[in-house]
Amino acid sequence: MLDLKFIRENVETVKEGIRKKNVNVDLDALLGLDAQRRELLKEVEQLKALKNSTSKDVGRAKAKGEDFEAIAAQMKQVSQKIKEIDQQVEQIADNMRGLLLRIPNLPEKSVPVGGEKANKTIKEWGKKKTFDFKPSAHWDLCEKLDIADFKRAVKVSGTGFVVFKGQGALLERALINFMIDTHVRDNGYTEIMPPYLSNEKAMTGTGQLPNLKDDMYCLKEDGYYLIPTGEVPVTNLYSDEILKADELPIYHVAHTACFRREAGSYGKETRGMKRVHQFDKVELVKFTTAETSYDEHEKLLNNAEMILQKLNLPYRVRILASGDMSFAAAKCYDLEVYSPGNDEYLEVSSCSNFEDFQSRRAHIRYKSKEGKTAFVHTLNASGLALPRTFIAILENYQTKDGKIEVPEVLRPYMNGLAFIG
RNA sequence: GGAGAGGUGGCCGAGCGGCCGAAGGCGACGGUUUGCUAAACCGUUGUACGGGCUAAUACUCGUACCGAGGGUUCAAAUCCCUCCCUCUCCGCCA
Repeated sequence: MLDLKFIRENVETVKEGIRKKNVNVDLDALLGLDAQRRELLKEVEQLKALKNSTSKDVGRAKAKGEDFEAIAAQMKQVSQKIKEIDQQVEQIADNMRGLLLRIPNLPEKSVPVGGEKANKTIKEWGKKKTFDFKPSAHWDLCEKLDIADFKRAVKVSGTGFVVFKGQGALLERALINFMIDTHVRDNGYTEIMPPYLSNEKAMTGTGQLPNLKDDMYCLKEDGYYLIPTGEVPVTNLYSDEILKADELPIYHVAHTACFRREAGSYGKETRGMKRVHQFDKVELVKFTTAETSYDEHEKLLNNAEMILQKLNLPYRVRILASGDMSFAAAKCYDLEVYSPGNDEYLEVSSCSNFEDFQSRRAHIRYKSKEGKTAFVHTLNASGLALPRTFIAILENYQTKDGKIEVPEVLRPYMNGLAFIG
């Protein structure tokens, strides 16, 4: 959420930012309501001032035993009028909130302007492996090795789900533990195990609601949403809190399942586990001051990259253009791992700086050394999303005889297993 | 699921119709003292919104906020209703 005062004072900047973000919102409607609200406020606050001072007079008159009936009757009318205007103000404020929550964060200066085509590769790491045979796609490997079952998943759930089995389940588990251990031991993160159901307030805090409502699974009876990412519970951990300056920066890492309806994406990437309704993810979340958030953003990216480097998987880093970034992000890098089965790059992490966009929604503040309270900056990155990392390992580490070589760093997590199959 | 207790400022905690933005304490900040630290003492210390004046987030005026929403009243932290949350006990349960 942007600061209303900032919007009022920087209308053109905000409009330009919204345009760059490729979002449609009616800023003028918001500004109109804002002006209207302030007019009414002026009026009603004068009436309230009158009411307050007169009520004190009445109290004094009563104490002295003087007559106050006439004034009291008059004030009753004033109170009635105040109630009416208050209702109008509330109505307008409500509409404003609705609009305000739909205004995206503005892109940071260094972000390239444009849509998806304007995304730029800024780094490539590792060499694409060469094979003396035709590498298979992960769905074929899964089936042959009997390590993941898509068909049976349909029976228990539906399309877009996967069942891991045997050494596949072991690999999944090993990856999770390897990632968490790396971030805790090498990168200084504190592990969190949060709930997978969160309430509407939390979902609004990080910006999933109201815009992405259709992408979320909702438990209407209880008012819960299944989290689409660990970002939601972990970021909202500190909602409505004032942190101390010396507590920052806070680094958290969390493994969670993630649930996404993927509404409207049927027919796209439906084969295999590239896009499923439930998947695991190890998420990194940071809380920082405004001064350090962009340095922390670079470090965060390095932390996520470290996982791919240790797994020795070739990847590239892309800086997302203004129109391709998520609603809440000010700047975002995507990490894409190379996968030879279909000769493609797969997004395994989005590394975003939200500045104070989420913290203003979720009300996460800190008290600086000078005693000022300010909104923290929040950042997050996947470190990493599991299914696509799983795919990349199968497709990059497959051998001619149909096995999967286990990356060195994972073997301790898999009881020393060197080959799957 | 049943019964009870409670939700007040950064924290603890008093207040139970007007003089309450709210005692007292803790913490934090500034100062005095001090070889340094500590202690002691003095002072300061909420947020949001709107207006005025501005270089100004400085100053000033007003309004709102004592879990949330509604009601009673000239006047509500204080009385009434609804909801939410926390705690304790009982039941059920992985």
